[in-house]
Amino acid sequence: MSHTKPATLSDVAMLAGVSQSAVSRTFTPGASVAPATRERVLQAAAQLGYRPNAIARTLTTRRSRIIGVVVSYLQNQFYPVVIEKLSQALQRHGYHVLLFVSDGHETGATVDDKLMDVMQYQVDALVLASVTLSSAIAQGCRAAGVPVVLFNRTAPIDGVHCVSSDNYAGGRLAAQTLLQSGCQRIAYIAGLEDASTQFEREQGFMQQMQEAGVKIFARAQGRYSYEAACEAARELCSKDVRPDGIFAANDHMALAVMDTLRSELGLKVPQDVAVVGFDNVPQSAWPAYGLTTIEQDAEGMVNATVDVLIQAIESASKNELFTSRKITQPVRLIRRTTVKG
Amino acid sequence: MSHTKPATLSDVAMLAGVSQSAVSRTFTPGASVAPATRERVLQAAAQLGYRPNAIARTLTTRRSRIIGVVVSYLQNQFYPVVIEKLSQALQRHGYHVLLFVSDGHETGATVDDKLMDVMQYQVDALVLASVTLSSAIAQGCRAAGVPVVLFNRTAPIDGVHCVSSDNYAGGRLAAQTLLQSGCQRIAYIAGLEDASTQFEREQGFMQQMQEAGVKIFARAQGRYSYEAACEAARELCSKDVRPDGIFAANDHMALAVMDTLRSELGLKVPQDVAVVGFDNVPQSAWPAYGLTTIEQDAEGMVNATVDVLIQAIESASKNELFTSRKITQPVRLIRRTTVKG
DNA sequence: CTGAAAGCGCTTACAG
DNA sequence: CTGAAAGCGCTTACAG
Repeated sequence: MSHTKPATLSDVAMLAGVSQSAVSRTFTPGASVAPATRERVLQAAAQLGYRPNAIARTLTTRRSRIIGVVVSYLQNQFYPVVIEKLSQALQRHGYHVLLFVSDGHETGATVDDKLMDVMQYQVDALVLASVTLSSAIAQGCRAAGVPVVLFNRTAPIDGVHCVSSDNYAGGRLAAQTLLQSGCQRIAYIAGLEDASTQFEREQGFMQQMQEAGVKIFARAQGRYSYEAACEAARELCSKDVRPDGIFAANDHMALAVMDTLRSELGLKVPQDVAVVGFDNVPQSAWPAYGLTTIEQDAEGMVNATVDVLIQAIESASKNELFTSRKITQPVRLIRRTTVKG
Repeated sequence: MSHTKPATLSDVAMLAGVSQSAVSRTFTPGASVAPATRERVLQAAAQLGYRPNAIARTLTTRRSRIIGVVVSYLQNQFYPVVIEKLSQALQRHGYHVLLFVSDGHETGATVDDKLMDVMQYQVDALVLASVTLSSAIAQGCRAAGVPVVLFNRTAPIDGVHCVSSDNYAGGRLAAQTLLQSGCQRIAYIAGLEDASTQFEREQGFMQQMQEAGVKIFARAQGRYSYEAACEAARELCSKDVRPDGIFAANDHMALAVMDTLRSELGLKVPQDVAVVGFDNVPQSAWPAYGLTTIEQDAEGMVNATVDVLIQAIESASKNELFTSRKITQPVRLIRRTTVKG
């Protein structure tokens, strides 16, 4: 199965009877080439089926137009949605996505290794979706002039951009929703304890509860996992006196809670227990759940990410200063059927 | 934010007082370097924080260790699962994933454009998950010596590898399951009409029906989409005489069907209508659905893909012949609660 | 085992 | 507007 080597710039130059520079210029938008020259080049290129080699270009320009994206947990539908939107937005801007999925159980060290691995591909920037970054690596990226944006995570690391939702406000909204519906014994199912989203949502939630003068009834760990959330629901609701309202730190867990409540414990939602989630993943809208939830504006977050990315890349290539952005998108309540009223 | 340029091979060589070749060799597994030399190089490298530039290496070796992956529809959980497994398997083999998500509504021409775009990054191979390939592009890849494997799709294109499930057997199994449970009026909800999976599943299904001597009660189009499947369910089940069993060509549609049946039409599954899906996505196991389905062995498909990929890349780089593989993984019935008995 | 040199396919000052 | 030349960071025969 012998294959012919693809045509190169110099093949085209030769055929067209011009210099390499001329060919390069006709493929560089905005470069100055005489119409006649351009014409001959284009023709020769077409004839040879020439395609510029992006790798070679990267080597000389030091811009790969590749963005490294690392993501951790695709079970939670929020991430596939984000990846889809992000990759499409990036494609529209002429960038490509080098994808890494870390399995979530990895230690910081292995994630670091993988990141260094990606860095070898001279990515123009890094976006880390729900992955925390060791400050060592953050340093490394900074030193190498590679912008990094944390997506759906915040971290007080200098030089690292963050885009996330207003988790705090979301937490408040959740508490408010449950409170207003008349719930008396409100429980919280926490996400991964070291995630900023978990922390902020809980903070907002607790703050609102406190202002309403009601104490939290119980707290359980769901670690943002379906199974752990089922277990949490069991733990919370199999006692004599159980919560009548649950705020789960994300939809993925909220769905697990509903499944467990209804099919395992024979409880009705919202009659016996009200449930509020966070994210508004597609399944929340499915009739089997009809989950009342706090929506994260995935589209808005993605757009903000792309904006920051592009600005940061521009600045970095000009070796300019670009102070790190911390962007927060608003959230809103999507009222469906899992809370009374 | 001035950043220092990363150290290069020649920086290391200089510091270590050896030639570039020596440095290159110490970073090439299996190359011959004297222990003492290697030691000095390693030390110098560590001191400078040297990381080989994968892009430069690609340019000389003509192997990027990048695999282009294009996928179309992340709503269907089957794909996130596949991406996760595939990217992890590839990472274990030292490959990286350049991801493209086509929005599914694209015409063949735009997909082709994007593929040419990926090709410019000198990917070592291409895997297309549920995306069909124009034979023009297939030709192009072949000419360029880039192996391509179609994942979960088959196509009679010479030189293109395919890995998919035994959709035909799966279709038969689905019919058999419905038939054995006593269904009399069995309907089929089709996937995208031009997908090989759709065709094969229907073929198997019809064949089994025919052998049992029962005619299909109805057929509707679901196009592998949640919304279209809801519509199909409505169309099928809002008449006076409706099906008592439905085979949906994938789980994503089966879940939509169940949602519509239960919450919109007030029907019970499986008492009023039995449902069988295809894929065994994670949600099928969730208690809200408990969907009886034909499982695709995602893990097995991914492993097969990686195997073929690696063999094909080896052969291609040696300019050897490697006949195109058509691999079919077995499927099995996962019996849950949506079919009686 | 080691080094000098050529080359991978492009871009980019620099002259003209 | 155009071309010759150097260079991006690596690898790989080829001599030694």
